[in-house]
Amino acid sequence: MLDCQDHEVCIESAMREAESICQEKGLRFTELRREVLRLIWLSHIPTKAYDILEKLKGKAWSAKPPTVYRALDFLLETGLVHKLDSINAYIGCSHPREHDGCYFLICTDCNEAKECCSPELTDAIELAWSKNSFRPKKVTLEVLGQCGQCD
Amino acid sequence: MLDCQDHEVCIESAMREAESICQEKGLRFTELRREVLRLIWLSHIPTKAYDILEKLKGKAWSAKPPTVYRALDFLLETGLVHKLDSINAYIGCSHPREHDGCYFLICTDCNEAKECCSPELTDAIELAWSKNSFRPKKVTLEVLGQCGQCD
DNA sequence: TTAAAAATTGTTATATTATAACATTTAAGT
DNA sequence: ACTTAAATGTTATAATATAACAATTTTTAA
Repeated sequence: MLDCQDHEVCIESAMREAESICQEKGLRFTELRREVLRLIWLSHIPTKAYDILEKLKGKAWSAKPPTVYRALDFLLETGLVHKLDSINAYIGCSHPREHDGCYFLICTDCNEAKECCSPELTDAIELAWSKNSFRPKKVTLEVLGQCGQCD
Repeated sequence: MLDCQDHEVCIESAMREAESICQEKGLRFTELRREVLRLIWLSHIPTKAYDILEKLKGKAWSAKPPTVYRALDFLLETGLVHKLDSINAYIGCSHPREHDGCYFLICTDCNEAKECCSPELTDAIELAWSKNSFRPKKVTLEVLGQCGQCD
């Protein structure tokens, strides 16, 4: 699915950006939160909470479900991670400084997900809800299907 | 949220349409499936699977989780019901003969959900994914926020 | 019309996803 | 250093969903 050439670079850049965002916002980017974010970034395939849990256990953490869900809550609130509701899985945000107005293409063959932005789309949605005098707080837009590689 | 005047009429028309769709498609619209659909249509607030379960139990069914989920599977496949992934709840489809290309406005105050259609939106999505050479199978578009009444 | 096949429902058990509640530890502010 | 707040540990359980197999009902077709 993806145009990522060297995924190590991908991970490191995401981690660096997370560091600096937390620094700027005065948030505590603890070892645990760092590790969870890194585990999520290990691939472009969205990760299940309990898979993170298993991986953490292999890393000297006494991890239990709340361990993971709390870290996830932090990462979600900070905008470093997205939850994909249609598959109950989590994926790193690819541009956490502009975290909103995105949607996701999720390949049901290779399981990778790609975060996309589209002004036209955002505008169309904006128009649609204004017609309904609706004040949006959170938009979920996820497309399940086959990506170019798997087609 | 809604412009539905007499909800009895709303329910009855949905049930009639469901009957005729099943008839046309040669599907078996059993008592159980009928009852589950009716329970979902009881309000414009999306229903939780386990709420359906409780209501069924009050109606002489020996209902257990699979009872409900199987009926839901049928109704989802037939296009009579939508699942709202962002809140894990189910809502009747308001125009099951053209079941796709819709999105949902979900009010976090009154909890009602409204199914909407927007050609511009569908077009914008279509354009976006074609740019990514992606072959969509299912689109999830849900907007959480405040409706006009609750604003 | 009746036996075989298919679909539906019943039933038991369990998998998956997520949170509540309270104790302990670690970090921050004074 | 002391206090407070934030983060993590721990135990238990809630909420959502499916697997597997048995019994029943409906349909098909011999």
